[in-house]
Amino acid sequence: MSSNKIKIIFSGTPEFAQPSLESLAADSRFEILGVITQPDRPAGRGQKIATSAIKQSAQKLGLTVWQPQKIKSLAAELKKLSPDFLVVVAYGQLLPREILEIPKYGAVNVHGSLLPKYRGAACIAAPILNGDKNSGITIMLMNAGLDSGPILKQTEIILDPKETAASLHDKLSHLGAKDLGNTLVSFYSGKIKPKDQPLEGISYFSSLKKEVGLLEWTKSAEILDQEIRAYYPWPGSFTTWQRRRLKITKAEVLKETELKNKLPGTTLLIDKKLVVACGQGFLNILELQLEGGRVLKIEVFLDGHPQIAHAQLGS
RNA sequence: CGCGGGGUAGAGCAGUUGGCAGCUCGCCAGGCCCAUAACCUGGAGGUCGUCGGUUCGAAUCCGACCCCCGCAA
Repeated sequence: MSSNKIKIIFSGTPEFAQPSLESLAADSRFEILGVITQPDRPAGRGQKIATSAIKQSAQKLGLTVWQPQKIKSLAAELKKLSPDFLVVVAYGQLLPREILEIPKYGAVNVHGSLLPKYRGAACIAAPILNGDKNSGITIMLMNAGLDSGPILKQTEIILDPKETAASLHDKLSHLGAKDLGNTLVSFYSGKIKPKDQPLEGISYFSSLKKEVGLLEWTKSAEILDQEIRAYYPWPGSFTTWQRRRLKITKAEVLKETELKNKLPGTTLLIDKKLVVACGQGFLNILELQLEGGRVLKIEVFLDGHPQIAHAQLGS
């Protein structure tokens, strides 16, 4: 029926990929032949079987869903569909050459950084952690390497000083979705020439480990602030208080610092603010969550836990 | 059956040898003050998650269920 539409197989897993899938599905220039996503797995509290965000979207859109343990097993089936593009957005597995070679025009990836900077899975946390002023989206052709293929389109955005991984994730996922359709069409019609990534400025940022969320109060307030924003909401930043895990979800560097340096991790109550001494400077805690409890704004937390105003965190 | 913490006033938390239900904040009223988010006085507001059991008597002990959350994935 739609023989003049560009035929796409979509591959992705988490929420980050949803805007891309949904915008392609809503775009009459494309026909989505099916969606590949990670298998349903036990996840979360209680180990209930969870379906990926993309599977949910695909089902809502009435699209065919494949969930292979190994994507190679789909090779023959995909080949028969003779897709023009394989579009990959955060699928979660490396794709073998055998699969990448199936689509007639190539496999296209949406990546959340300005490549070649921040190749790898933690491309959203990386710029915040490094205090960068900008980041962006790269749409590229995939090759056998890790995020190393030729660039089709790149769009930069300026980071907000209070940017968190959550807010940047949201911005980039929509930016990628917005660029994707036109980029595919332009490349399809020969208007874009892929450019090889520069050899200068390559960096890698592989997926975050849980331990990075531990706040080391001997670091400077500025660094800790960047960590808290980069790791929000996952894996989160935490310290300990009265032998319980205390997550810090929101904080800022205390600007007026006529305070004398104290032992890192010491808390003070100043002007109804909860302030923690760091290796250099002070951090003003705005929002936190004690193990077992909800996330609370600091003034509410203090109503029930006034003792935290004179404590030693992380010990 | 992955491990664990928790559901008490609008919010956040105390409260197990079972015996009149408390604290901080907020809210209402009054007072102080040039004034105030500050301070003082008084007040309203609770089926103690739900259902059942034990007991003279249950927030508290027992059982089932619902909901929230941390870890781990």
